[in-house]
Amino acid sequence: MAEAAGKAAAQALPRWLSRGLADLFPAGTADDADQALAARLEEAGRRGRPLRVKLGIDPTGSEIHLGHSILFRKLRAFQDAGHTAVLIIGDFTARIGDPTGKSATRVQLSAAEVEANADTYLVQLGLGQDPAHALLDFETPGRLEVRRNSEWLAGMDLPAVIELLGISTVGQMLAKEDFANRYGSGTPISLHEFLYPLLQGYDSVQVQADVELGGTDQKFNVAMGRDLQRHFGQRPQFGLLLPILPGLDGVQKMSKSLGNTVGLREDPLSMYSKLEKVPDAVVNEYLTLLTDLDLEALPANPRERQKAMALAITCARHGEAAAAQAQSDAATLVAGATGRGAADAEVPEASLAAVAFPAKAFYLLSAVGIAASSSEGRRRIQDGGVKLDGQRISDPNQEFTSAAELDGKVLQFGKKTFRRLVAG
RNA sequence: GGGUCGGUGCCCGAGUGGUUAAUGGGGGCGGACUGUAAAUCCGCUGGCUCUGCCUACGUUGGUUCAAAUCCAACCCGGCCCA
Repeated sequence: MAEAAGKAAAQALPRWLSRGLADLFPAGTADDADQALAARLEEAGRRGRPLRVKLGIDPTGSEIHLGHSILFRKLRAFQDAGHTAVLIIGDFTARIGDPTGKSATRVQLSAAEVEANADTYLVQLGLGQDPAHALLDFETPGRLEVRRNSEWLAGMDLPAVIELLGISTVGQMLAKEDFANRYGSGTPISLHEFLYPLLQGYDSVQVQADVELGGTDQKFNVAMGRDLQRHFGQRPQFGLLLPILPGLDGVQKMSKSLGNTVGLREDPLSMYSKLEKVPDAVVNEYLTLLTDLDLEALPANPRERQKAMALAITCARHGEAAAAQAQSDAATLVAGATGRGAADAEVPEASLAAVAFPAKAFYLLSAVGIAASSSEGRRRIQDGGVKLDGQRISDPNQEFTSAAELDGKVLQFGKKTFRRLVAG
């Protein structure tokens, strides 16, 4: 019966909130403001006190990609509904370094690096921008709080840490899938890793969160937040989990280290052309999580849906005009791959400034930054995957004598990468 | 701290003195095909303006004409014991 009650509660949730939800807990009695989010929302409205919706991010990198953005989109939806987004920058935890995955020894980030990352994050999220075109609303008073967890974690003394450690048990920690797998397979787990869920949960205590957003992989940590809040005499938060977005390969999660991402700051053309190639199997997921389109209203043809999805997402980031341009440019480029026409499209430029002439073809590819190495350039040419203005280059040693000879031409590397060469 | 096993290329994993830049698989990339996809087939997968040279098998030394392969010390990890 608990499930039925949960369903009822879910049904009472507004669409902006229920769209794309993977999990919501607790999902108890529908009219209990501690057990059902719908009731809590109603209570908030009645008392005129907006909910505090927590989302934590670790500023360990500098690029935000679409996979991250689904959480921010949901956070924004809360803002638009009048609630307070509490964005926690995990500057303290980032500085210690999240020890997930043992082979890649994490570089310990300095405080300055973390700060720099945090700044670029905030800019990408919309700091100082018109909320109409930004991911988050930084402007409307009362809609956003940005907090850094070093604020309360950096100065914590040992007794306080021990108190935290006492709230959970080894058994609980080892029940977490992540730890269980690693323990089972003999992969090392450092003790301080046990501290992470606790510290993140403590963030919830410090900001008195009513709701915490997270990916489904965060369930353990979000639940830990509830335990800690209860321990410290607070009303436990609701956990609202969103799916992990599959990457461009359609299989693994979108993650920078897997190289299957679309960055928020990417230019319209590369954003559009990456998205329109996403595997059919995940197109609906992209539509649900990254757009507000009505899936029912879209054409059934899978190719049309891909395009609609790519266009909508590009549009949200770059505006209607740029998105439409990207769509037509992408089409032109594809035409250019078989015949010609690539020369007319808007293609990212690559400078010839760093190239020493005379330049052999394979060297040119790496000097211009299109191939990772000149050896790779040589291989791709031998594979037949390199074209200049639609014409295949077949000899890796083909020599170009001056920048003027190449200025303005479009270099194609593989099927997706195009660069317009520019002298100087 | 003691015992024991182990650390190989993006990942997994062969290789125990010499045509070994290192078998195989995965992943990735390129080509054909296609819907720009999937499936399938073929090829590539350390670096260098490259008919050759350089750097690589945890680290540092050593033995040898020659080492990923033998020796020593060190670092890191698993398991068992404390």
